[in-house]
Amino acid sequence: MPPSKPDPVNYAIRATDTDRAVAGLRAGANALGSTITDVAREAGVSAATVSRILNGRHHGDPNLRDRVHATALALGYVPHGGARSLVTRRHGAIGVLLPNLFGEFWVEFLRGIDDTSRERGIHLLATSSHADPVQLQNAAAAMRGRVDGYLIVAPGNRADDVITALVQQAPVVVVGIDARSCGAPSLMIDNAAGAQTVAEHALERGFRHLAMITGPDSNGDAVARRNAFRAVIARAGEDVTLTEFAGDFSQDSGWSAAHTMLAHPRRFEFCFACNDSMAIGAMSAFRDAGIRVPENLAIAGFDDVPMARFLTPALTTVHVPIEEMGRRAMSLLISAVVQGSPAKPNVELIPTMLIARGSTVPVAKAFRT
Amino acid sequence: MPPSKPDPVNYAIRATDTDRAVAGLRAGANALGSTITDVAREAGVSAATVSRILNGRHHGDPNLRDRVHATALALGYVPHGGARSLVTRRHGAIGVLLPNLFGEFWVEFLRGIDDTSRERGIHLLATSSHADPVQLQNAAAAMRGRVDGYLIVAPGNRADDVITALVQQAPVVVVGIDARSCGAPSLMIDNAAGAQTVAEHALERGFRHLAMITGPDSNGDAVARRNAFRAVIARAGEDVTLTEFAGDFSQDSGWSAAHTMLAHPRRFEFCFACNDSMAIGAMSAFRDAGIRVPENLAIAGFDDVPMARFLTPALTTVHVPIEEMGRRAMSLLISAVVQGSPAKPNVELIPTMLIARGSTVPVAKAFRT
DNA sequence: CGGTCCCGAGAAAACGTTTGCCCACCCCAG
DNA sequence: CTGGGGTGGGCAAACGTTTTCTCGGGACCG
Repeated sequence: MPPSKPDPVNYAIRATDTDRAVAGLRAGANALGSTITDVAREAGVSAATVSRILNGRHHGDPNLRDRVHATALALGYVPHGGARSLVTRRHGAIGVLLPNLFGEFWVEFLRGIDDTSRERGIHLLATSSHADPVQLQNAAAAMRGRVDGYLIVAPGNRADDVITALVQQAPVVVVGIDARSCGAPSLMIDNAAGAQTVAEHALERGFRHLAMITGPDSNGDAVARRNAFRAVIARAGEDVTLTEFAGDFSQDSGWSAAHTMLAHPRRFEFCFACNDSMAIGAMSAFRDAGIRVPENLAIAGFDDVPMARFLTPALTTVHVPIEEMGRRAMSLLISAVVQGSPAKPNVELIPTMLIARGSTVPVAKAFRT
Repeated sequence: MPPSKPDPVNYAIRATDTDRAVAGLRAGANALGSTITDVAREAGVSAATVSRILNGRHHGDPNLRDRVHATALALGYVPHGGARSLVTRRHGAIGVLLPNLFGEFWVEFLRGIDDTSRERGIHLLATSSHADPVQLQNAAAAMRGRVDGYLIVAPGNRADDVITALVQQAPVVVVGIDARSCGAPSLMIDNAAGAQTVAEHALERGFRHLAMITGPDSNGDAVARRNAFRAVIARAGEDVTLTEFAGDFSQDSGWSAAHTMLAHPRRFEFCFACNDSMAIGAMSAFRDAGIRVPENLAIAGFDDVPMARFLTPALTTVHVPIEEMGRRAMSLLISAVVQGSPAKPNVELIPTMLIARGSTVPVAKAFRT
């Protein structure tokens, strides 16, 4: 094993830790776990030396180093995380606070987070279901003293106090709302641009009577999408109408909204659902009601979940690089943790892109595909 | 605050811990975290007493108890998890080892796990992507000394050694394969019964030329479903045929398999995809090729992901109580952890149920909906 | 009234690490 | 040959808990 310099990045679980742990599992030797003292005794050195060697802070006799490494390997020694974090004040873990997790969107996001943290040898302490600030606070509190930083995803709009408090303690990165005022850097989808392109797409293709299924008011993405869509329509001609129906980002709510829409006196030509889940629910309701998409009613979503292209017809939607966003958020947070300083409270805008598919082909051009 | 008895179940984070932590966040007072010694000094007692009171093992002066509780609350004291686990040898966390997470299935499952562990005040240390035993071993090793038990989900078929080794260390619950030989209790979907009902459903409705899109050979569920389906068809009449196409449980693989199927000389009447994701991918491919479902080709899946009922047409599939399975697995594991003894290496079979929807309506009966 | 027992709370040890400090040794130069 | 500087590695303290042991005081019983 070559002499290794201390690695300030992969501080949590170093490659050698894993190697040793694997050997330990294989040997099955020390089910109860051997301690650094055991290794020291066995190798005939002090615990301090073992610690230094195993952490790559040793610059002495290479023979000694090899012997200690070999002994540690043989004994299947793995450092006790608790003891280590007690003295280093580092935990090698990030707390991930997710909202209610439903649908494909969050899986994608999680994958990005998980990949990145695994690369960096950092553990994920995750929990979901934070409808309100109190729950968020509870969850964050429970993680206190166990994590080096917090990744807070799509907190409701009343969570500012919680975030502000959290920032005092440890690095925080927020996804989904602008948390600059809380002192935390934020990652936000460029909802305005995305919703705008959808609106323009609808107008360009000649749709005049538009409907929108909105998301929950407590969700920043939902509000931004709604407002941007509204704004474009407001600037359109007199003959363009927009009617809004309330949803909550779930498939079921899309389904319900579609039914409300069907009972509405106006005959809609285009429906923008503020996320793909609702678009899917709505499409299902329309199908049940004998409405053909896009011939009778065009429909567009937002997010471009993997499922979107597999629908019948394929769903026009706004592509969001979900996994990439997860990666970015996590690496931002890890950098802050490693540097020991809170990240700059910037807002990073994640670009989006309209993907026009079959669900918004205008009547005149409608064709089978 | 009423006198509280020691609670052997919620040992990890007691309700009072959370209360105090929340107060601490709110106060923002001790960003650096106050220790038990601080509380002791402030309240004019010893650290031992504070520990006993906060853990409900105190039976002395109620006034003292109240005073200490108040002090802890005021200081926003939260125990240092590392220090605690150093001495108690408990971590209050479960390691969750997931396979590649794709699609809705795993979100559902995760929700079950997360809910249950949160109820019990236990943290989740999660990681995914364990295609092969080596990765699984690495991940498990990295968690060593940080978790009280392991929840291993759908390990490949070569993971027996890893699991066996892990069982020596801490309680383990396995989902997706029969791990009795490794000494671990298992939860398994009743794949055989499910696939059997699909096959019978197909035959009953008069389909004769059947296709099956199989899952990866490394996945126990996939193999069980395939074999059970084969078995029923083998017992059917001479005029019934079954042709298999390889998939890997992803939507894309379903799409590819469908294309292969289209190039096949035989004209299929019914297609069973071994999970819903592949069914969705295949349906999309058929649509693109101008094949109508179910008029030209019926199709069925397995899992009943939430999306299934929103497809066009709605997908016939085998319902699996995914979230419930997660809950069950986690509470089984937590029981074992709390009792300190490994759970009995039983196999628990999760029942399934065929949900017939529009995608398998026979031609004769085909109607719009 | 005195002795014993019980109970409440404090003192201290232990958990497994890391790291500052210091000593001893080696090597080189004067 | 000897002194000084540099360096390798051991000693011990510290991290924040829990828990055992011990001690002291009060109450009850004789």
